[in-house]
Amino acid sequence: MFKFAGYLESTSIMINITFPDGSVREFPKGITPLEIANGISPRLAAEVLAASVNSKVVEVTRAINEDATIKLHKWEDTEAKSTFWHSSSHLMAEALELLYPGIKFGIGPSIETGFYYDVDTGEKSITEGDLKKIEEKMLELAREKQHFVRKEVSKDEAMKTYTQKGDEYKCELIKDLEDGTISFYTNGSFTDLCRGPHLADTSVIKAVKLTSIAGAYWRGDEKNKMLTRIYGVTFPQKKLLDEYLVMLEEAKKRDHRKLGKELELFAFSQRVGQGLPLWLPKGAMLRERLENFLKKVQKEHGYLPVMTPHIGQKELYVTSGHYAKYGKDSFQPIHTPQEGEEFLLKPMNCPHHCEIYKTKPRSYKDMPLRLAEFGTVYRYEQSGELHGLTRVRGFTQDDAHIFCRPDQLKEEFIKVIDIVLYIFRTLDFKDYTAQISLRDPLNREKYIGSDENWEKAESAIIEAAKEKGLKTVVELGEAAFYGPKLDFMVRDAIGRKWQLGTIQVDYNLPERFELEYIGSDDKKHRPVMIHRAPFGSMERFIAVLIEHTGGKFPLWLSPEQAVILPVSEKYNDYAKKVADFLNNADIRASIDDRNETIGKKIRENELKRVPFLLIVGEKEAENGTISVRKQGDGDKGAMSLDDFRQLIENEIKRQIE
RNA sequence: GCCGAUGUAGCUCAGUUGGCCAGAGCAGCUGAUUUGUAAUCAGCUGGUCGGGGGUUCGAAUCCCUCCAUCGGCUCCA
Repeated sequence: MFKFAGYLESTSIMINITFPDGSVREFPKGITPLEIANGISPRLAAEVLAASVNSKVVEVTRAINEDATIKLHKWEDTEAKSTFWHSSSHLMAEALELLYPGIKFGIGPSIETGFYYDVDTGEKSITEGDLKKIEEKMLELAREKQHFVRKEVSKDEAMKTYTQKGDEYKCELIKDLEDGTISFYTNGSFTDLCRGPHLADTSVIKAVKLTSIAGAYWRGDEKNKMLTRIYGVTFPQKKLLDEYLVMLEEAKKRDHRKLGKELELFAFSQRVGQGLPLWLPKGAMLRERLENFLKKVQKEHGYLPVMTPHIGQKELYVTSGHYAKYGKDSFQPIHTPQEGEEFLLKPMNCPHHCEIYKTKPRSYKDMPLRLAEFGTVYRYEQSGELHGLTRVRGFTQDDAHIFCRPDQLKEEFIKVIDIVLYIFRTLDFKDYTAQISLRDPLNREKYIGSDENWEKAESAIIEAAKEKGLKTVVELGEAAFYGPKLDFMVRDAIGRKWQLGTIQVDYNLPERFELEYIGSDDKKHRPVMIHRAPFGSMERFIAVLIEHTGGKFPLWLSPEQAVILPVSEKYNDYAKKVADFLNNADIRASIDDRNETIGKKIRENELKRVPFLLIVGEKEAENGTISVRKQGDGDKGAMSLDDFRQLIENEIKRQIE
């Protein structure tokens, strides 16, 4: 039961608090979430880190002065974590100010995992070697049980404080704030401009790890000064930190750059150039299978294959508008012996496909026209942005352009969504986000095309996504410069988000290329164009697939489906017979006939993630069988060749519907 | 491109108060062994210590510069 006798005596005004289960209780006005928690159980009170009052996250010590709904947040809730980490950034700031007097502060928010603070250290610099010292200071301060004290201040007062302190970054932030909404929070000796909320005090912060240090432009603008960003993460128990660090280590083992090398899928060469992947035989086979898989799906969906060259005249991209937008930041034009000729490495396939559209007059009956090409493109990405296979300078898009009538747009768009979802389902990608990328409403000059067309395109995407029941997030300012997009984002091993599939509506290129079709009214009309790439690019898709599977690809994709291991050289002949049988049955199998012990051959082929190891020795040769060992699953016993072929076929059938 | 860190054999890594011809394991090669479900043994080969420049009697080690990689930032048609 609740015991609030003290409050009942001191005030006669009561308020109604509604709990998440719908129950309503009366409390004295001015009660805090912490007191409410304590009334339920002291143990709960000890674990509550933040509270949502009327859906707004506040500190547990904030008085509630009116009827409200309440939800108490423990560590498991994201609201608690963000409060915890945000408070930790203040704690780090305090430590920094003590260790580096005169340091200036930018912003210090919580992020998905942990927090950071951007600081200007002036003449001095902070390096990775200093992080340990800062961590220790933070823990020392945390143990002081510093309370986070909120103070509302006027804009003038806030400005005065930071002008005196000489912190121009905070002054700049205050300039953009509205008077009456400004608050300071103080913990220990450190006071920060902050909206809150925070923990009640610092004592719950038991484990600290400053994870990295990096440069970051002030306010995210390349033209501004670069501040030092210190990333960290904190936990209420040491054990949680240890678990987190172990998880990070595990994730690093799945890094596609590491596995790509170990499994001999792809490589890079300084001499070839950075960001230009070299596909090794096993990687090429894997990629070829994926391409064939999609080609089959596309054929079923009425796509027509086309092929276009790797370069195009500069004029082509001037027409498309890409040259004006990206020309200077691209690979520069190729000049030929003939004067005045300029060619660009193609940075996208659409202009070429537009020219294919134009090769003959089109009728409304021909629509939609779906032109597909695995088109290799080259983009001069800035050197610091290159990253394994996920961000490269030469890559192959599983590209297609759908030219359709305006009345077909939504239906076509939905059909593309179906293809993307089919691929994700087949490859077991469950954790993806569908992101609708629209224009930045404040910055419309970044985009080309009429408002009318943009609105049509944006609503077509929103409606199509809704009709497919996709759970979407809308991002303003993420659209391409010629049109809005629906992007499918998937995470890599350590949680970084990458765009894979993309579907884009474009009214622009049809205009620039003056594409037309003759309608049923015998008049000329302009088609709409859909750009789409369900994988995104072969490179990035395979990178994410590697991390997703940890290199254990589904059987149908595995470069090597089975390796035959003769127990000794005496059984090489039988192994050869087995290999012939399997290869005739379209099963990718090879023989490991090295002069090594069977144990070693098993170990190495397991590490290569071969799905099936087939051990053959005296028994098998006599009975015409194989001993099957499934990757990660140990010995499955002897089996006839035919049964094994059936097993593989069934497994593949199960994987590709 | 910007900030910071890193770069030693095919791979993973030792080697810093600057000092004998730069080491190990794995891989590779040669030989022995003919193996029954996650590493058989022995020998050998292999490195302009990322490239270039400098300081020094002497540089993997110190300094400068370029390149690449990694973590971020910015960017991503």
